[in-house]
Amino acid sequence: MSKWKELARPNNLSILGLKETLEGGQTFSWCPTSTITWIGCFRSKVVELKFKDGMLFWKTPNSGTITEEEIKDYLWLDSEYDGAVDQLPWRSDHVLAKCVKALPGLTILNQPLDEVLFYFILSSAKSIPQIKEIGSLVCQKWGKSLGNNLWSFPGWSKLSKVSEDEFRKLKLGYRAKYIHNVAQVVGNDPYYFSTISQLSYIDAKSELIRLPGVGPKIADCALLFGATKTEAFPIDTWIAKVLDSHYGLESFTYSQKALFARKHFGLFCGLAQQFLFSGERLGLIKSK
DNA sequence: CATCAGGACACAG
DNA sequence: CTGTGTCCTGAT
Repeated sequence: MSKWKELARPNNLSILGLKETLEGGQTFSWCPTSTITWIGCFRSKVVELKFKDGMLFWKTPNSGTITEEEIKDYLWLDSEYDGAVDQLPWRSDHVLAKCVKALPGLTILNQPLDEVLFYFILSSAKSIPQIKEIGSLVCQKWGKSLGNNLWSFPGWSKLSKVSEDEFRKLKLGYRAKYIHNVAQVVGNDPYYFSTISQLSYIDAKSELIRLPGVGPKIADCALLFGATKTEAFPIDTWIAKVLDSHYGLESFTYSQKALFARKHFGLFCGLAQQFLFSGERLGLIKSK
């Protein structure tokens, strides 16, 4: 049994911020194992995290090859994060300020793009537990077991050999066709995702939207959570509600809201989105 | 038993 | 380019 290792953190982190980062809907690969510990995986590696006495600890259950640097990169635990938070307009925006204050250390994870795209295609009209469930069914069937009741994402190449009907049997519903068709496009292109990641936000988004089942919202989620494009501002029904009630955008169309968000929240608007999303989800900001 | 989700798409205006 | 009905499935 390996021992917990301390993960250096330059500033304050909170249990709620960490919890929301891991359970708040940007990743579906983590499970709480107690009130202060989580187990999850990324890039086919299993990691456990523990938050105690203001410090973050980590370990790998089955002597994995993961390094501290990889975990810090994944969790966005560096000084750039503090600068990003500081650049958000919390000084003049009381709604955002309330969320930022209540959720110290809430970050945007740096996840693998292929896996993020997969999960967010599944996310359409589904709740977080449902997305976890159907995603896990696919990983259990075509991914490899990582122990601890976790399975790796099989990869699009493997999924390209699976029929739409087999996905439907795993309760994907109309998303089965999307997954199957996307797999036909990207499954045999080993450079698809690395190419997307290198494009500008605008170019990457218009490229992703060409995929069946990928609209502006899912493309933004993929780019924000899977390609570190913090200019992405996913607008789902929750965020739309926040913009309506707290920013007076009831009469705005979808694209007008998107424009407003980028202008108001700035270069790191994706991070602002995550704060507002969690704040709304947790009832930290009361709706009118 | 009917309605509606953390969306996209096809089709109409 | 903006506004609706439909698509699977499960929760309410």
